[in-house]
Amino acid sequence: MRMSKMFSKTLREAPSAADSKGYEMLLRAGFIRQMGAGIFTLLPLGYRTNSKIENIIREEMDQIGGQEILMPVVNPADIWKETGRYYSIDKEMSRFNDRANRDMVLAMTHEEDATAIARNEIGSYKKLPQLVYQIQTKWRDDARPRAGLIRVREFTMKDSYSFDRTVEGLNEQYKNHYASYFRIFSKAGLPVIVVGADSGMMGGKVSHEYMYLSPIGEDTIITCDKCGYTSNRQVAVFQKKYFKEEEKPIEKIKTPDCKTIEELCTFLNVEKRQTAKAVFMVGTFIDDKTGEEEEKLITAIIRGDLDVEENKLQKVAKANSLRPAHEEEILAANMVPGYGSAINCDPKTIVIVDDSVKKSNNLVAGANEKGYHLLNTNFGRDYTGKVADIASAKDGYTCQCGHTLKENRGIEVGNIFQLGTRYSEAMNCYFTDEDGKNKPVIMGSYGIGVGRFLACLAEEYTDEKGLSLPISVAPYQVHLINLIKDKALSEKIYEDLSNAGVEVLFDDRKESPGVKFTDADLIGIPIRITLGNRSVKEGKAEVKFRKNLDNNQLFDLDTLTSKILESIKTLKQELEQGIVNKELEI
RNA sequence: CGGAUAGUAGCGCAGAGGCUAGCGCACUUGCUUCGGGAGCAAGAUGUCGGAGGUUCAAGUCCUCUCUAUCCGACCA
Repeated sequence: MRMSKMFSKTLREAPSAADSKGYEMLLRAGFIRQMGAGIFTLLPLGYRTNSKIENIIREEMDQIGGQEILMPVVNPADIWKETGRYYSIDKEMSRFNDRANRDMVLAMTHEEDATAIARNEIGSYKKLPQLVYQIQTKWRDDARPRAGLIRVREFTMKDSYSFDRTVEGLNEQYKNHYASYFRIFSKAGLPVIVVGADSGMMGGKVSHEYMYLSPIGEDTIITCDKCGYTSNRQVAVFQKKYFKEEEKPIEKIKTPDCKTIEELCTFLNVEKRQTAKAVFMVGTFIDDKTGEEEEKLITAIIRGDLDVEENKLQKVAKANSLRPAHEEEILAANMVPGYGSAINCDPKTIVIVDDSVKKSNNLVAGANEKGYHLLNTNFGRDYTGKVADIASAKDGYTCQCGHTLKENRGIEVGNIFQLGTRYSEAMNCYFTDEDGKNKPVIMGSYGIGVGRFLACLAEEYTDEKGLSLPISVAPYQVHLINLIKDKALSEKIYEDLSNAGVEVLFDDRKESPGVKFTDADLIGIPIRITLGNRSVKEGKAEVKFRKNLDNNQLFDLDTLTSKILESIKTLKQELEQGIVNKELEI
């Protein structure tokens, strides 16, 4: 490609919206442009990198037996009504009516499509197992897109769907993806860790997320250096300390101006762990069949030294969504904000109690009366509710192995879910087994956000001068900079390299050397050839690697092409050495 | 969806009632230059986000609206 003919341009200054280094460089180097909130165009350079990422994914998916298909973005709403997600998913899914006034949706994922196809194609156990995948556009009307390509509304996703006869078969496909994803990310040079995760709206059981660790990430990851435990905070577990003593009789005491746990502890001179706090949320419950919504008050009781993990709470309560309760709603259920507890509350309230409270006793709790608390409250004796772990894991907490947990920020670039029969049963996707019986197909779904992958690579491979993507995903392999008058020579070198199959970005512009060098730094093609008077006179060209600009090598012009081919090979080999082969142990 | 901020040239920004709206970079042409964002000269570029209003006069003040960004809620 000749830079004199290139569609995009580079920017000297970063657009003001660029708030991360990677995003800034993607904009400045001319990889991407924004069209609207969470909507982007990939320019030629960005699209080439995007395609390379996609091809790495294809290679690996084919390797584990995937067959590529393409499902539609526009879906009839009917299939989404079958699984109930038409009702349970809120505004994030865009809906519209076609000219015949049929309900339509823009697919935000393709479990429904995949199942709808599979139920017609798969009738017999002889057809199983199957694995299909696609690389396709998704639209999710996120309320708050941010950080460039990290969190967008329209994006490309690789999604695969497995269909199996048995749970063992599903495990096999799941393990294949688990290992395959590590190879995919490492082939592109992106370091990731895998964490145990919540399956969210997918509704499955087992699930893992692939995380690129970065301070700009929106997920919090809890890890243990000793036993290797890694988990998204949403589901992370930890060791709680319990303090059991002899039960004492309940006692009401005056506690003026003690609305927070801190104030209460100071006033009574007790530790936080000797208190029980009440957190009031309102859960929305949606009927999958009818789409009817119902709101219920949820009272979460947790020990004062811990915080509620809302995601855990939502799951235990089986709510579709949660929001903080309003004061009136709490009062209506016979509880008093600031002095709340589940004691003598409205029986319609869903009470969920963290196991820390059950296993401790004589806790100070609200008396549901302004200015009063109760000493020595005990779960089981004074109130009841559903017991579960709803506590949020934090930095410094104790891992179940006894070591200290750490927290980090991460960006989710991939996820794998064991769906089981949730979709096949809801959508009547059954096969006839060897024994003549009809059984639901067992499914899994697996995703990689391609654009987010690109954004993470940009974060990882950026220095103060620009991008420096690995050779497997860089838009071109070689950047040829011509600084000499002799056009014939540079043209010949460009031709030779191209004919040898090298992907060359050729700077043939009438620009000053400084402009050419800065643009080359910015775009960050891995290998740079400079043709300048100094070296050409000696029959040589200068060659530098973008990742180490201080190291300048001189290659003979006669053998330049073959030497460059070697350099490409070397860079590829270095990357291959970094390929992660990791198996899931179930 | 709540809170905050901002919309003026391709990008970054100035102009805060006054007459023809400006600066840097980018862009065009010419000459010179040619190893780390060159110099000189000449030029082109705007419905000042949109609608309505106040005023002799609005980029500037008011109202509404749209859009974007950030924080939060939310999110695979």
